[in-house]
Amino acid sequence: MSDAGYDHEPVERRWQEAWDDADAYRTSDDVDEPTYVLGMYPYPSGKLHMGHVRNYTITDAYARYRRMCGDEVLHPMGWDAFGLPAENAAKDRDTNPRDWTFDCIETMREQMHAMGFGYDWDREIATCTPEYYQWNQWLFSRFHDEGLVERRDADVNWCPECETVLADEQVEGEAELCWRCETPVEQRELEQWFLKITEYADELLEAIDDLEGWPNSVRQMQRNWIGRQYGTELDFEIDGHGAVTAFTTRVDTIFGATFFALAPDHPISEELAAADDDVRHFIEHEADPDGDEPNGVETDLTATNPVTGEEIPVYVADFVLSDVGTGALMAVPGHDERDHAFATKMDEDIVPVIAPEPDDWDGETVPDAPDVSEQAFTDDGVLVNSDEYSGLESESARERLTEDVESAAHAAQYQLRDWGISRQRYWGTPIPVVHCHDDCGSVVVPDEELPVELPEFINTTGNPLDAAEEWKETRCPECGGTATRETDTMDTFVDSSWYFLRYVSPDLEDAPFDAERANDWMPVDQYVGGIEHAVMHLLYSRFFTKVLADNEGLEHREPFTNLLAQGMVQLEGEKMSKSKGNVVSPQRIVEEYGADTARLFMMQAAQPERDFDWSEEGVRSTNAFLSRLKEMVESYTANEPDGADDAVASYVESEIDATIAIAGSEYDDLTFNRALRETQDLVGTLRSYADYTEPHAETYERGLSAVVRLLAPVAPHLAEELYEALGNDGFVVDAPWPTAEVDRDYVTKRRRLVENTREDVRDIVEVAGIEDPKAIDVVVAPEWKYDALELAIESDADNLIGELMQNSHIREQGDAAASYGQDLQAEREALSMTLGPDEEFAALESAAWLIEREFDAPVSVVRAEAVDESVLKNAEPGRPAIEIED
RNA sequence: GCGAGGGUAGCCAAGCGGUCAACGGCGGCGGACUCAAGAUCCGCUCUCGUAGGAGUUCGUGGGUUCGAUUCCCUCCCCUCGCACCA
Repeated sequence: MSDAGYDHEPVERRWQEAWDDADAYRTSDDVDEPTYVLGMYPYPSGKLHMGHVRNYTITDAYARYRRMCGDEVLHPMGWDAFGLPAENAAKDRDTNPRDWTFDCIETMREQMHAMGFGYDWDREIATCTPEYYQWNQWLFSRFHDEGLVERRDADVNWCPECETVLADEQVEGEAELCWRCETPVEQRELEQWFLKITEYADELLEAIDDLEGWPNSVRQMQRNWIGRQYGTELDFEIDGHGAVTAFTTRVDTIFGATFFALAPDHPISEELAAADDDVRHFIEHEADPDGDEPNGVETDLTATNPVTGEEIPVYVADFVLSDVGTGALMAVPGHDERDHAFATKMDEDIVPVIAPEPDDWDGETVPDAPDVSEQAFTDDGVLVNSDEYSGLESESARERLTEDVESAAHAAQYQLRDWGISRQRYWGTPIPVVHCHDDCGSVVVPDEELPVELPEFINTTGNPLDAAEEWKETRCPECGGTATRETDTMDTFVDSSWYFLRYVSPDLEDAPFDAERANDWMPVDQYVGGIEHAVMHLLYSRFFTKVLADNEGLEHREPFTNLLAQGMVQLEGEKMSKSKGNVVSPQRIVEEYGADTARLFMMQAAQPERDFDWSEEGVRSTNAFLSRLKEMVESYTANEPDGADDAVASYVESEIDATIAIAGSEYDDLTFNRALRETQDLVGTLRSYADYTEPHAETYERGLSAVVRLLAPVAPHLAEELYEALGNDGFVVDAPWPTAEVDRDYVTKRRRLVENTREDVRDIVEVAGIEDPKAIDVVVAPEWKYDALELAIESDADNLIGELMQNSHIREQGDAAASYGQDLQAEREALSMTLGPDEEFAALESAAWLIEREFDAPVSVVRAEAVDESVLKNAEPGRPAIEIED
């Protein structure tokens, strides 16, 4: 046989056309509760890469599997079509983002088609069309109605290269680089539009616990990102400036607060800077919030500790961040490492007020204070030097103090910030707002004037919308006077926060989605995509879903029931990337080996969530596997065999059942690699069968038919071809998933028996140096041993042998019974039930051909009654005696 | 530093209380087929062993258990995420 491979091109083309002609992947609007399988829609960058291929092969295989199981399936595809690269590409190529984007979409759609992905293209969406983005605008308006939109000055991350604002999530690493172009990010203050995701922080956090179909890593990343912390807010009086609120998680340490610190951009700091040169100098020249060193400057002010009444110095310090807590903190150098470092530097007092709880603590005695001069003690413990609170544990002291101090209240802090959606770019959804030249301020464009369409692209350095003078000029919807359009567009994560709802009713003209159908069809049952979206996209989508549930009649509060974060496709352990030049082009693979090979190779290479290495060798062997399978089916149909329904056939029959049972449950778990391994093993069994003897046609065909259907989700084109060759009408896409009644426990035991027996024979032949076995007897243990085993497992008697001997049919065995009883006693705790004697006999009988074939000697499987005593002593349940004649 | 996930035979990689010396793949070795090579098929691949045996293994050191690769603790190392977070 050669490895030249089959001619995949006509096969794949033929079935792609057939599916198109039959509209095979259309999901009708009137189906009830389809299984919704979704891959994260791609940014149309030009060509599919291996990551896409893997992502969409996973969803496609799962969608096809569920469909064959009888589900209605919704499996749509669309385009995350807005975004900066299109703008850059348009400039480079002297075209415009729209044309460039649609070119890319066309190319990628064709590539997806060539991969054989079964999408309902009638539901295709592209976010850059007014038909789509008008609903971004409409939703913006609804969010606005609900008070979830805010315009405010904000310090923003500004990428000078992209000339745009970046979300915190789009700024990468310590060096703060732009996620797209890796330019160092700068800070700017701009008026920005925000969506108030923080209003949903608690629910977004708490509901994570119930997302059981999500990977823990993603759940944890979201928890960290939201970063809720409980503590206490309380006021420190600063003369001349009134009460200043500080947030602390350790109010129990308040007796140790020896100074107070303000962020450089805290309002009081800014006030001080106006009058105090030192402070101004510090803020303008020395403060370095990114540095490791805590820097600060002492002010003339003092703050009053609300508990002790003590006056403590006030600093302006750069390690205090205005967006953490309240931007003001009480510093407790004895119990906080950073405060400790700063106090040491500034020579402030360091007072211990918490002692480690002594091991034998009675709960009352006030322990000795620890030495904190060199190092802060940061754990909870027992309060010391704290007046009437001394002797309390940290936990209860926090409660008491929060209650006792007048200005104190429990408070929660979040790391999550409101979502700044403004982008100073062209290729995005225009924020539907006009700025009135009179007194109406910023006015949201009324629904009936939506969409606010993008004007023609203008090639300019800044924001092309700023340059679109005619477009900018408009009228105020409120007073009718002159007004200017908002020139910011929306972050593209707005588009992707609800696109999964649009697929439900992609052409709906009066709402973003059909609420009734969405309530039937949502949530997405299986969502698949890259781990890079663990926080942003997945958190924003959850946020949108909750807002829509609260205000637009959506009956689901979470968009994605099960989430799979697929692993990377690597080359020699490294992520494939254009910049490294280590990419394998899917196009080339499809041309050379075909889509089925590419898909099958990827799905069998590893579990979907794991990274794996691309291997040309692996691709070739996958291709060879498909070729051989094709030949097998063809030679079967060309010349139907005429073998008997004998023991060998029954072995094959039970292997078919086993494979079906295992592969099915592996498909359920999306562990395609295991399902496919089983399937390939069955192909091996079928081939051995046909090599060994003239197969029983019905059995052999059942096996081939099972293999074809088990492969159909992953290698759909060839599966169609072979399904047809086997004489079936209709598509394999619509074929019923094969079924078999076996339990995996039984299969495991049977396979283990057969495998162990074969290995034992090999061992004996090898160790005994038998050159050429003449005959092999495999002797099943006598029935009484199975009974004894069962008794031994059930019994809890101390004297097992005594118990066994109470059974006359065992006692009758005399020494043999005593001896086996001793064996059982020795392994008492580890015993487990094997197959019964008849099942073992049948299993061995049907597998005997494998041994015959291997050793080229006749094998007889015999029952215990047929042999004599001396042979039987080696036979046990699960382990037949073996006699080899040489 | 905090959090999550990992460390298994030459390599990749399953298993997650007992048929585990540990699935599977790659690489290597031997055999069949072939004039030969390739492909394919059948074995072997921790050590010792002339009838299925024995011994030492699953990052380190402890512990729980009749029994641990599997459970608990200590430490070391890797990967990812977050981090001057009050």
